[in-house]
Amino acid sequence: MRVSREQMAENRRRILDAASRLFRAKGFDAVSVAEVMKAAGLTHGGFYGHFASKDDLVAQTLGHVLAVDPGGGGDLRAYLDAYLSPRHRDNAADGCPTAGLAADIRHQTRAARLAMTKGLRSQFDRIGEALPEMSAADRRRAAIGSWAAMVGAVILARAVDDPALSDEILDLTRAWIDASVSQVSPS
Amino acid sequence: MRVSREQMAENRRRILDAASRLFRAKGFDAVSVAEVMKAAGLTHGGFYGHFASKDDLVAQTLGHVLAVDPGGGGDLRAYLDAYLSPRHRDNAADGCPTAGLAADIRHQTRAARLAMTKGLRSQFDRIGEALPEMSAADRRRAAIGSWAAMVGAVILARAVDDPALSDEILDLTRAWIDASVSQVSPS
DNA sequence: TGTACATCAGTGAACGCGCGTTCACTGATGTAC
DNA sequence: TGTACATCAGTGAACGCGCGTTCACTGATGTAC
Repeated sequence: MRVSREQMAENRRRILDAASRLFRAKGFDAVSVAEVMKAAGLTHGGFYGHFASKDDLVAQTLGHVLAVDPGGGGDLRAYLDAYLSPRHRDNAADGCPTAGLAADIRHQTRAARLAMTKGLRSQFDRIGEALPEMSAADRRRAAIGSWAAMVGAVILARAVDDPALSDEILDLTRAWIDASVSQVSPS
Repeated sequence: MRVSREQMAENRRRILDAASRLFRAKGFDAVSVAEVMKAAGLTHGGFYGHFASKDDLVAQTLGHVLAVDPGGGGDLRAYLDAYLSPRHRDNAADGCPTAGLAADIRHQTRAARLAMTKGLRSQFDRIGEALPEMSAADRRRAAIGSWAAMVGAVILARAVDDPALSDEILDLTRAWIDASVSQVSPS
């Protein structure tokens, strides 16, 4: 049953949204094409009318999800608090795609790595702009260092089996970044 | 053909060593049981004489590889240099199991997560001991923050497609940790 | 605007393949005498 | 110490299953007149 061009465009968007959530929750390998299509309200056979392959879906999903501004609007302290929170740790499906998928990217296609590279560049710039007054060199160093620590902390907090240790990783990493950033130019 | 008890113990060690390298290089899902056994010089049928399942192999491999002290011997500066180096980034098979596997752990069994939890606790203690003079609270905060940044930086450096950006992530994260650690008590 | 027909997005059965796992068998090891 | 036999680590063919992908078909959409 053919659908209208508008419906087809919306279906495509729904496939990407479903894939984005499922990939973040379970990882690229653990999610099947049929599972994505079912979550989008379609059957698996129609998949290849939208994408050339599962690898193509992975790359396009990354481009789709990394294009969205994560919000925070320049308030670094609030962004840190939300990012390094139990809520973010426990909701990978709705969470940061970098924390959920970056480690998997090195086993994916070049197109997927290119999408991640572009997303990371933007993120470094965004964090740099949200930083307090400091030199351009200090700003870039703090942006990259903070982002590495934030992504690493969420990954470690999700890997750990002990809730107390997991909370501690989030809390102390936040305090450490806080101290490191504000010492250059105290708020 | 039955083998001696010593030979069987060595075979088991070789399976764990092969699995450890292959998992770090390619991830848990992308490595098959047959591939591990072949790399250990055996055939796949013998696998279940050593392990109950592939999940069991994953958990035991983590226990095996995380029990090894990564070296560095208390010299944090040298450890940082080696850890955040292109050589480490480009050799995941021989590299840090946390950087290579931590993000995958959350999709594995409880036994695997327990092994990673234990490994992380040791690592936090080791880094804490290598830190310069500071209070116990500052020491723990710096150990956890530094480790999150180190693991995050290697993961991001491996995900990125542009060698210049990848090098920059390693270099600036190292400089950032360096500044953050030595400011509390300059060397 | 209304009609007739070509187009093509989506359906669901089917395919080939690689995976984890099982099992009958082999032959060297370990042991009882 | 030497011999006869039971044990069992490793072999390789075979299994069932889920995956990515293909394809003949359907029927609503879009278009030509």
